Amino acid sequence: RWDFSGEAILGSIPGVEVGDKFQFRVELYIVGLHRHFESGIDYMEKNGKIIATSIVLSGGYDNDLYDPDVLVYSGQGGKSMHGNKWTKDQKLEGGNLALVNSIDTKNFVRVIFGSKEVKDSNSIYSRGKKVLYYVYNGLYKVEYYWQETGCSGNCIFKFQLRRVEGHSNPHSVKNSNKM
Amino acid sequence: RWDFSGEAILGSIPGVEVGDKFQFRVELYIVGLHRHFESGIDYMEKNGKIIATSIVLSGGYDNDLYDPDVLVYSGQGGKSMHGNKWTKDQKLEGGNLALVNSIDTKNFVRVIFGSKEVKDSNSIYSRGKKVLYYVYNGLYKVEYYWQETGCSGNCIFKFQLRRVEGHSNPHSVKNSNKM
DNA sequence: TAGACGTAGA
DNA sequence: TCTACGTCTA
Repeated sequence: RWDFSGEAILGSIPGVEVGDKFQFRVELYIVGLHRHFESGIDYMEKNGKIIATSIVLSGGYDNDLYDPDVLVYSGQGGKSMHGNKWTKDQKLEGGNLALVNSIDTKNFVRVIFGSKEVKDSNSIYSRGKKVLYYVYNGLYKVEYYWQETGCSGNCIFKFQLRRVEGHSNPHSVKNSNKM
Repeated sequence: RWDFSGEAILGSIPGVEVGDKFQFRVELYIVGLHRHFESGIDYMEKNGKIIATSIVLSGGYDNDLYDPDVLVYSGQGGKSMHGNKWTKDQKLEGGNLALVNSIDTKNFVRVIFGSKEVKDSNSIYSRGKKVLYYVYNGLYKVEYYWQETGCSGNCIFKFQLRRVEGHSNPHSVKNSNKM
């Protein structure tokens, strides 16, 4: 029951519907939505190259939402310890490389949003906010990517993803082989 | 359902029996056995001072088991970043202070063991071991504590706990008010 | 071994 | 803000 032995699933997860909420990252892991505890990009190998299977937007990076069906996701890495600032270049490896490859393969990518709510401001610390739950937001495809330059002249990758038309309900794509 | 709002429980948790297994620390949190994700000592305030409610032994510290009913638990803190070595003094605060106070109050302390199993040694890394699950081990009382001196001349607290006689089964102490 | 959009509490 | 016996993957 607890044995997921590294098998990644591409596309929708049987039994998980768009809008389903989860309290902890570990729950995303258990149901198979996202097999990482912290990393925002999950990926698998397919035909000799890695492709993205799911991403989590938790607010730790700079992600824009222009349109309900379009999102811009920042690549991972480039943070320097202490200050948690982006001073180093992001590299085209791991999750970033997987997202780039997914542009060509046009595969489905599961998207999970971290929903925040303002906590009571009794806190003596400035944060005052907290991720309360994660919401499965359905299937997207990576359209294209570009590079931006951060304040320290560092390289940041940006990926534009668009929701798959008519596939908001994961059941409609179950057992889909195309990608 | 997910709202535990900081309420700590002293003694056994209804529905949780000795020997129950859990995969992740977050599960201990959810059922109420131990309300911390990483810290090994949970505690609450009682009559103006803090007392320990539960401890987790995960193997990260030096804990001895002389006798099935007696265990020695190391205090927390004193680790220096990088190397994860004990070079600094542990302080009589937080969880350590709570355990000391529990000697006087003689309150029940829930004990959870992390059980390890050897993983397949395919790993290129030296570890080869992994905590597979946590086991609820029943109720204990803190008998006494002492200080030891580490390699760097640093102070380490040690606590001896003894299993509560006849209380291996938590149901027999449910609703107990004595502590 | 080191890094990763983790978490809560003090 | 920082610490805490976290967890996994590469």
